[in-house]
Amino acid sequence: MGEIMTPRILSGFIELLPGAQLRFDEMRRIAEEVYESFGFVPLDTPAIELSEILLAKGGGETDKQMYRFTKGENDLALRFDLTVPLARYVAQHAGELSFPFKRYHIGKVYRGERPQRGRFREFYQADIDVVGDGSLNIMNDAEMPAIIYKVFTRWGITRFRIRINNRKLLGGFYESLGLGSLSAEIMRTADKLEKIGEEKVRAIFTDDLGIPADKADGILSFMAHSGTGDKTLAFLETLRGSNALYDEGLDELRKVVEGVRAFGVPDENFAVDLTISRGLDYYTGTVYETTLLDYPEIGSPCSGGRYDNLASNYTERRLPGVGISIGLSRLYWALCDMGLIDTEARRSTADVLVIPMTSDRAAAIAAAEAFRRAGVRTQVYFEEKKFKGKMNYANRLGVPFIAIIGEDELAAGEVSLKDMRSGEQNRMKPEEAAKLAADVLSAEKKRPIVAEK
RNA sequence: GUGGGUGUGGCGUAGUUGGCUAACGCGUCGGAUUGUGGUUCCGAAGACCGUGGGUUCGAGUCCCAUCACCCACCCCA
Repeated sequence: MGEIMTPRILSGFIELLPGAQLRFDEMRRIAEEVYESFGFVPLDTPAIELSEILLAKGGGETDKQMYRFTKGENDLALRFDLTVPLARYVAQHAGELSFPFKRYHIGKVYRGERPQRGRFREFYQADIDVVGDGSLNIMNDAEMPAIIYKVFTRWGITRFRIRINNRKLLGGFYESLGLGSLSAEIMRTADKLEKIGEEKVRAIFTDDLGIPADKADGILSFMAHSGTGDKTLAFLETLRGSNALYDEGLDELRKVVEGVRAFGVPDENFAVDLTISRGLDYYTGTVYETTLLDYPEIGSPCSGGRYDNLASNYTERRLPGVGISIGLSRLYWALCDMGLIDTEARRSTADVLVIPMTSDRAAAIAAAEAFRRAGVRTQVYFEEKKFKGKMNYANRLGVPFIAIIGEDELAAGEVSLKDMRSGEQNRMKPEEAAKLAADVLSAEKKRPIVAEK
């Protein structure tokens, strides 16, 4: 035998213990259900692709943070996000897909950056995108927040706000100030407003970007009009006519706000925020960011936007799209860190643990099958342990029921079904026990995964 | 990539101005009259104090190097 080495995983990577993994997977499953309820189809693409494909966009940061390696002659890389693979996929299969193409993709992505608290090198994103052929109706932009609203509330999160903005509106506004060439820098700086404060942002505007003081103040007071839909829209209307791009952006933003409301998202869960712009990359219209109201420090757990031409690197076809991505791993991590997720209660999928007290195992196996036929997830305890050890195991797993089969039960062809929470215990036929357990379990209200305080 | 901090059993910590067999909690395992639990009590296993070198009669405690991890910046989920 070789020498024993310390078991460990790479920094920035995570794995969960059973209780935590179960909660994570429940969150994932809910996201999938909601996504599918809006007609999105699942997609799974390779984690590894040719570097050439994944780097087609050619961006500084992406280049630096991409996990890249060679295998034989091939220059390969791990996907950095799920959007670029989608672009490739849509371009490659455009002839076989029906547009608008709605797909969701929950998968791991990889970023070789320095790990930090709540930031990982391998993490899950839960993306949805709608891709059109030639054009894509603006109502799709309004549907995105509605979907996110449903996912979050079904998880048990209600104290959040989806913030919406439009880059045409911003770009047009800066153009009207004669600052069109600085548009990208201004957006990037304004994005930090919440984090570093108005003073510093103003200083960067005037000192670093050379923007005249009056215009810097103009930008800041413009952005200060962020807020609930109607008020902000009313303000934005006062600037209509100053710039064609601005007007176009305003029209879009208005339709999105009205649409989001039509989808039933409450006013407290969304707002127009004129500071957000979402990095520099492909977004060209609507942009989204989400804030957990009680924990703004964790950043946006869900963001996205509209892009005019998703797959321009891979096809001549013009494929506009809109999408949004939940940073599932980081959000989950943050919720656990804040103590909002109980990772201890259930550490098994089993609803029933069958405990044979005699050497007979056949009756236990048969009883377990009876439970399973009733749709109850069931495990048989096969090990030779004292009763206390068996009970302990049941407790540790957090199973709601145990079914004991001792000599008496065996002779009578029955089991003793015990509700571990109430302590109540009754002897009956396995089929009856299965039905009883199934009834109790299905009557129980599903508790949300996240318990907000 | 740039700057700062930390490094003691599986986890969280204690370890006085360097001094005898490195302590504690949690967890793990075993036991407390052989079919009823998460409590309590008792007991056990488990660390060459990240690694290498140096100073010293003597270092977990000082110095250097190295590695790892953490935090901030960058960027973002």
